[in-house]
Amino acid sequence: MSNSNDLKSIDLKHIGLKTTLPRLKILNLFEQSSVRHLSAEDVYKELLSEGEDIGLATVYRVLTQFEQAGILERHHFESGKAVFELKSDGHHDHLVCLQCGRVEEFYDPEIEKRQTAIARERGFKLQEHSLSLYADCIKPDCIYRK
Amino acid sequence: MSNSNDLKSIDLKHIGLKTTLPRLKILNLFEQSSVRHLSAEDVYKELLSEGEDIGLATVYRVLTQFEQAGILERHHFESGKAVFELKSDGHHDHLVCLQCGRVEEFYDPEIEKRQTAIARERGFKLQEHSLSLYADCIKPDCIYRK
DNA sequence: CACTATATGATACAGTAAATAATTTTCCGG
DNA sequence: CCGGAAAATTATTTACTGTATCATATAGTG
Repeated sequence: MSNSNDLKSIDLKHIGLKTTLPRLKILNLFEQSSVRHLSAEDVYKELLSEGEDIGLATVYRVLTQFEQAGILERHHFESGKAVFELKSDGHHDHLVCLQCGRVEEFYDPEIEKRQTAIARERGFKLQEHSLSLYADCIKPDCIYRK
Repeated sequence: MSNSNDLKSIDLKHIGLKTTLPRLKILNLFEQSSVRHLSAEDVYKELLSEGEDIGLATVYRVLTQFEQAGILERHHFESGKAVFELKSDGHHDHLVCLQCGRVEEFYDPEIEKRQTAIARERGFKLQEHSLSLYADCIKPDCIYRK
């Protein structure tokens, strides 16, 4: 039976990318990490702390390649720098906690429908959208609160 | 009766900012321009082309001050650089044309309601949000198409 | 009108991201 | 399993947005 490393190699080859250590390490990081949303700098630092000697330029390049290949999604939250996450099958939007920066995901069919309708009413065909909610946790015992 | 210049001066004084030429020129640009959404670079170049010798640092500083004073809103579309617009009374979201970059505004009560509800259901109090639609114009005679 | 606090503008700096060029690695056929 | 073309990596440079610094200039008060 194939192990997970084999599967990753297949993934990369199938999208026209050679199987290299930096690519495997970066992909593995997204698959293993408990934090779904990572910036290029996050990835770079995490690799360094694991003892991997991978250049920052490579991180940026690989993240962009993975995005173009449909493996990762790139988001611009208010911070100004891009964060990446593994692309899941279903689309979702984001709720960002203003207390701790934690990101939750949600999907609302009603909002999706309205978006398509709004674009159509104005003579446009919707291609994509970006929706992020910024909110404060109201649970007094929120374990994430700083 | 006060003319528009007087009004602007009052606006600035009331928010604790001295009435200076750069501030008046930048405010005037947003009030007069047919394009509602301008980046710092847009503002700088427009001022230059009008023969105003205002430094780029001043443009950035004044835009940030105006944002903090509630005169301007700052948006981060996908381009990576911030754009500013005069803050209108009512909130609205944005539809960005992928053909020409033109920005249309819209407001949808249903979407607004759902956003608040989604946050509340998850134990959050919604503070703000960012919604941008990216779409292609489907009017064959679109005058904006590049 | 003079004085003090604030604003400006030139420049340097910081951070993210992309381009370049030399070196190294992958992986295919033999 | 080996040689080599094609592609990827690395270090470095470069580009661009935005912020910080600081000497000079200006606004607004008394």
